[in-house]
Amino acid sequence: MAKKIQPIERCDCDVIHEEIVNKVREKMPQEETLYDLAELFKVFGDSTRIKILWALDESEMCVCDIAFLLNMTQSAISHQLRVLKQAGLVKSRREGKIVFYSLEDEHVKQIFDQGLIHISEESK
Amino acid sequence: MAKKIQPIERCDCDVIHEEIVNKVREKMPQEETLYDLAELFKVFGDSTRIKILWALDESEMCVCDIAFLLNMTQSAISHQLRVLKQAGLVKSRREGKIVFYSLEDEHVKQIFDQGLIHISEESK
DNA sequence: AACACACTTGAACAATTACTCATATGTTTT
DNA sequence: AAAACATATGAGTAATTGTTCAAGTGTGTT
Repeated sequence: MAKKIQPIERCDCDVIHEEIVNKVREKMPQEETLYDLAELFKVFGDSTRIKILWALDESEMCVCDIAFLLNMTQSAISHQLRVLKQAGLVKSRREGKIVFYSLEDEHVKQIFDQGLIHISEESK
Repeated sequence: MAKKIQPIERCDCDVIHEEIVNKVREKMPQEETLYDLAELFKVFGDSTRIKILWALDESEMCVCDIAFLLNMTQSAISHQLRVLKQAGLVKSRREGKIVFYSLEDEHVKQIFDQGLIHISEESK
């Protein structure tokens, strides 16, 4: 079912502000970069995943440890770990029956910190 | 319809790793803080909103300018601006018929930058 | 080999979400 | 006052998502 794409009607102020719009358009990053950025933040946009990442920043943990820590089922945690792994945020290591997860890189905490700065600013 | 809450069964390795789990639990931030953090990142987790924020980081713009820039309807942009405003990320200023939007604070770019660092690391 | 354990995975379902469309509000122009 | 313009908003809808449940895989133990 192809969606009808109607061209967006320009309004008067677009014409007036044309210079600004063109300048901004030039400076915008590639469409794909912005999409990837949104995809990354989408991964951070769930409190379960935030908790998992925060926990793994403290210590490598196995799936059932995380499940117990967050009081959730192993299945739910496993699903979320999959999302985090696909996003390149965590890695896993098998030791017999047990699979240990840990953070893939150190940027995670820095992204959190920037978010926390905003939150604390806002509550002033 | 009350959902049946069954306590999460502890597995053997929880008992073994009890120390680690307890240590991590102590260090975890408040439940509410982690929830707020997820809510903030959820706002960044959409490419339309990312584009709007990026555009506003370049220049104050009115709704129809943004709509034209992103080739989307004014209504769609207006809805997203509302989300961004509620998250405390943008502010608005009326000048006659026209409403100009701009970034509320300077952290936005820093959060973007941290995200971009992760993306560029990943593609190595 | 049979079983138990730690984990993964696919389907199903409820909840959320981004957009569209129609309509409403607020401002300026005629 | 009426019309035009810029924006906001509410309802509706298709798509996405987080969890549960049931069944599967891989590893160690008996």
